[in-house]
Amino acid sequence: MARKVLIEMDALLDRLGATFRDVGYDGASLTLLSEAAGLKKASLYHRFPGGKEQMGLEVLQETGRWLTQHVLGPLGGEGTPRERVTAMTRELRSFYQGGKQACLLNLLSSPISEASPFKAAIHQMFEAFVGALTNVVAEEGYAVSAARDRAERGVALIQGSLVLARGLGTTAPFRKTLAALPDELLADTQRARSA
Amino acid sequence: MARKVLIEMDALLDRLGATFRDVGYDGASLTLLSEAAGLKKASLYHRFPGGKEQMGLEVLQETGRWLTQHVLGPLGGEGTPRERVTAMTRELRSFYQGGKQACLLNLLSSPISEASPFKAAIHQMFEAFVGALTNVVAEEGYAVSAARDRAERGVALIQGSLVLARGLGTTAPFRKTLAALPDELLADTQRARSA
DNA sequence: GTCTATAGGAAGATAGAC
DNA sequence: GTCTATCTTCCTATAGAC
Repeated sequence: MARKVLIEMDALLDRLGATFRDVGYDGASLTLLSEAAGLKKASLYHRFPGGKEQMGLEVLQETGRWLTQHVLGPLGGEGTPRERVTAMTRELRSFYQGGKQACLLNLLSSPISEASPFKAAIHQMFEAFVGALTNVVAEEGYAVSAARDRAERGVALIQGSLVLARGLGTTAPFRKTLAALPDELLADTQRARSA
Repeated sequence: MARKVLIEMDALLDRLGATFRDVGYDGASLTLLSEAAGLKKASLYHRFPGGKEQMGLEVLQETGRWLTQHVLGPLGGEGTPRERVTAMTRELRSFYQGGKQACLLNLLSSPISEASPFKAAIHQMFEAFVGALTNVVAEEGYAVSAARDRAERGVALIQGSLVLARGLGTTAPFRKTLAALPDELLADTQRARSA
């Protein structure tokens, strides 16, 4: 039945994605991916004739669907801007396992080569994320250009705190960043209060 | 003469480091490193008997020396806190080529494995950077814990804006972040003004 | 659709001449 | 100290049985 195949593909992409996030794209050998998937190499090639590159692309697409459903959707949904941003931070916290998990968009963009097959997809996802945040911030009354700056800063804080968390060996920076994110994005008194 | 050897080692580490930053640690094959260095593989192994891992470690140490000299030094030097932070942003802008160059500390910490030979060095450098920023912010009158939070946010903004810049394909986020960094770290009215 | 077995090549690393 | 030539291992990818 078609449904069974779809479900298995979801689980498969989850496991492959986890491997990419753990060891990076270059570090993810077919042997590692095969073990994580619970399928032999030849079976992986049956599912992904394009090999490792296709696995990376489909994992990226799956991440895009997750982003749309769990982040972009709620951000454009019901509730006040602050409620929606707070709901988003909960999704991000669980997605990145509280900061233990690296971001695929960071890992896959490391080889920044102009010819990278991932470049377009990564660009699109960052743009969509920044765009959705811009809209929420603008709803709070900020001019669009100021809202866009805040949105970019918010995404940079998320990505950077994940990097810093790995570097310092503690998830605290990521968790603090998520907690502060609603104020970072929406408040104009955040600085005075935290000082 | 000893001096000549030292100079050549500096240039060598620069070229190897540029390769690591361009394509990542895993992506940097001995062939690529050899071409970048202008030395055949066997000659690289003569200089670095520990192979690629030793190259990574020594490049990291060289980066640490650069950090100490160009960032930590000025941050603890003459002038007002704002002047020192601004001087630091100039160094970072040129070091990362305005945002075109990725950060070694991000790329080398991708395989976050507990056993990574780079983990300790990376941790040390992030800690030193955050510590120096904390001191400068504290000098401006903030409590140490608040200063530490701001310092961590500053480092996260730098790292995250580099990631975002690569993802969006424009250096604008990084340049904007550097321009805003003195206020991000030191001002308590930044939010109200930029809104 | 999954497997065993293997091809073909690139990876990291070394031996030994100069 | 640098080179050419080579070794071994691991990689991506495929062939073909079941």
